Amino acid sequence: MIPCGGLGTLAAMIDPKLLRTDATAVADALARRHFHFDAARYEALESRRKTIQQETEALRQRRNESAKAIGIAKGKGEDIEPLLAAQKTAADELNQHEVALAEIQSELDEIHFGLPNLLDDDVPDGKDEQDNVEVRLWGEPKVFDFEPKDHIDLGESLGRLDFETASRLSGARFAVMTGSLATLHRALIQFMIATHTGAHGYTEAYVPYLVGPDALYGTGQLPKFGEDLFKVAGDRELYLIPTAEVPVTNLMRGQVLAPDQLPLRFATHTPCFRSEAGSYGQDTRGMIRQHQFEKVELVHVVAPEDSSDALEVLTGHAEAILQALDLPYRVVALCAGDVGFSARKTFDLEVWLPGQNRYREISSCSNCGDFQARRMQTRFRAGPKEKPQLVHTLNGSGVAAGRALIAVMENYQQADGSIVVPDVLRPFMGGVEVLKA
RNA sequence: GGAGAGGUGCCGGAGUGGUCGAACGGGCUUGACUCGAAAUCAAGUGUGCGCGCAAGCGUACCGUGGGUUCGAAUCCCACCCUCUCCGCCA
Repeated sequence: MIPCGGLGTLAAMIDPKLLRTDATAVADALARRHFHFDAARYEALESRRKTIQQETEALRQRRNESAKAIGIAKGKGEDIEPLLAAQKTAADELNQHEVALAEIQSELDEIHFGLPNLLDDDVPDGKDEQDNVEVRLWGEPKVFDFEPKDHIDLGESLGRLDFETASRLSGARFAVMTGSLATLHRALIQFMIATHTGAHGYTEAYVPYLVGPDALYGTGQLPKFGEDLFKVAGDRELYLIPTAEVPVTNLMRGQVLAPDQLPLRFATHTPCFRSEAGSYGQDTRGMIRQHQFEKVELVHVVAPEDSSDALEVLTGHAEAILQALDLPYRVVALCAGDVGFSARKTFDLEVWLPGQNRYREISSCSNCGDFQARRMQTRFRAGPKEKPQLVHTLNGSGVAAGRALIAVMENYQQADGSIVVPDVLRPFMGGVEVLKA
């Protein structure tokens, strides 16, 4: 049984009305993602559900009426034995229907929770990363008059980055940083939070790093992507957050917001924990892909008509960080096959890494539309007489701190292996202006 | 971790097996009164799902999940959360 957090019996992700009225259209739309949705099977299940539900409700109606009659008869002191006998058989029939209904409902829920979000019309077609479309380019890769090193060589020769010790403590995909490099890492986080809460007007949020399954269903990590998560041992079902998107977006779970509360904008720094199952052999060297990394996450909760603009604004806020750090980057629009499960449209920011001689993802900004809101039952009421309607949610990294650190190291390196601290980070560096061995 | 109390609608707060989606009070909305406001009076005021053009009707929901019963907000079990006291602790 899929938990819905007591927020309704039929929490789907795509609009269930659309599914019921036009499953074929949904199947066609999802085909762009190269996702196969068996509309015929769904429609068969759905029509069975409808029949059984109507029968069940009719039986319940009779049961309720009879039970009431029994109560009245008893109150008058009449003999209720014959009534009870009839009720008993009716109850058995009802029970059978309820079991059948629950079965079909859970079968439908499984389908519902497995469907990815519908894409925005302007998401480019394509199969994978190769087909993503560059939207704009900022800055130019710096030309070095020496052979630039990668962050691993730089960090290790500075004596402040240590993968060996980390692996003794925790195995592969962890890092230890010490001294000025650890400070530089923290300075990046401080700078990002300060910028977003200051110039960009975000509210800073501090949130739990361990969350229960309902939160993960809400944002879409569960039920399909459980293998990417670290589940902690203990008597409660808790997971380490893979991104602050999970606790922050779920802040409004189950709420009906007033229109003057929107838009909500949160900036949150948290560590993120990812099992990286299925990425064996990828980025095994260095800090690019770690089980634990720090990230500043931006979350918007907006009225439906505002979400398209909000995605542009949100992406711009992430870009502002890279611009302030003077790091060359490009913005790419993810193609249909590469957009994540919960998103309807996504821009990735890719920063230039001289050590790898290419652009690498440092931020991912997504408009999830009403997809997460429906799962979380987060709504707002446009007016006192209006019905509650689903909000739209957006999230984006603003930006990933670990990868930002790599980018700063590689872009600000000098011939002698030292690293110049970018101007905007100096207020957070306790006087250090250059990282030296 | 130990002991106790409790979780009901926007809020407060009744309700310990039957006609309870839920008394009463407050709030809010609308109407009446008023030049206007206050006060007063009257009506209305949850969400999901199903059927229906609609009005409406039905069904589910009283922390969550199970169970008992012809019938559960009310009884039983488990879990979660809140509060008070003790212990411990950043």
